[in-house]
Amino acid sequence: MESKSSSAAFRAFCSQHGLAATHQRQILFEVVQEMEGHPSPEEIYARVRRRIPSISLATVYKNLHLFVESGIVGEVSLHHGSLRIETNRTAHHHLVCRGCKSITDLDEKSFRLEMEHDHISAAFQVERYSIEVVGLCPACKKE
Amino acid sequence: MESKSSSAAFRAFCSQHGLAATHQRQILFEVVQEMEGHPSPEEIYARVRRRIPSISLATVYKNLHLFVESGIVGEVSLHHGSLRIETNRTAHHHLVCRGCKSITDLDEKSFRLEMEHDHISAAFQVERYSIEVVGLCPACKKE
DNA sequence: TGACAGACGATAATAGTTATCTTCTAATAG
DNA sequence: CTATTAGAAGATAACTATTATCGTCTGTCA
Ligand SMILES: [Mn+2]
Ligand SMILES: [Mn+2]
Ligand SMILES: [Zn+2]
Ligand SMILES: [Zn+2]
Repeated sequence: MESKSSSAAFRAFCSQHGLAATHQRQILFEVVQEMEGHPSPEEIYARVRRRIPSISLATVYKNLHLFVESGIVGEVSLHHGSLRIETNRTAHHHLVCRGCKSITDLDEKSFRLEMEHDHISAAFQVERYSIEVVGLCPACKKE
Repeated sequence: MESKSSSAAFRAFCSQHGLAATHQRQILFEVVQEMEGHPSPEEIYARVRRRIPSISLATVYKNLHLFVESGIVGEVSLHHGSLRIETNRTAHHHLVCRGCKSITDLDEKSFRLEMEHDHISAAFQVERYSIEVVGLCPACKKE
């Protein structure tokens, strides 16, 4: 029944997004949901291969993108593909478009942040914090 | 005199960090400081090449890393090399070590954030925000 | 004015990701 | 229960980003 409800959730997900309910897709769906932390595509691929040794890495990437688009999984900060240098050395934050990945500076004074340091291990040496406001820019909104 | 003071700043920077004051390093130093926004290494390389056509991309990368380490430039969110999937769908934030790049979840309730939406163009459709607390984990602190 | 550590350039190697193309299969109309 | 077909999977080539290697060169300092 665990597998039954999980399978039902998967089928619901697929029909909502107009996707075929394939075996590979289902295993990936299950594996991603049972993994903890912030795995890379390679790590997910390694796990899925234990259940479908013949699966292709490309299939994993393609479906992860679909899952991210559908919101069933997220992305730990937006992946820009390459290193981005910050030349503005004043304290500030960012507005990031998840469509075109454009980055806009936001003045620090637009935010008032209170942090309860108690929740962060005293052994961790905090140097700074940054806030990313994520969404869609005007151009990407009308895709 | 502009070049003189900038050159003095560069020399001070190099001696503080035990680096040789080379021509390539100086041009890169200047170019990075006059660029705006959040350029990629390739974009910086293109700019530096206008002044030193023979410079190598590897030199640009090596020096950008040195500049980031020294804090003279920053990084727009930490670069993890690959996409990282977020499997935790509850609202939360992250503690990130700039040494080993480990990512730890932080409960949303550890923060109280007030945003002045007025400062964000109404045309930008905000979907979520995430806070990254950056620093050094215990293991990396004693490098 | 050397000696030499460290910097540079060229380029090979590796990692991450995407594109292409062929084969296969889930969905579904008959 | 077939036959049809759009979309999915697999194999793999291609590409982009980044790092490593290594021979040569040069800034630094005695
Ligand atoms: Mn910025
Ligand atoms: Mn997380
Ligand atoms: Zn956009
Ligand atoms: Zn660390």
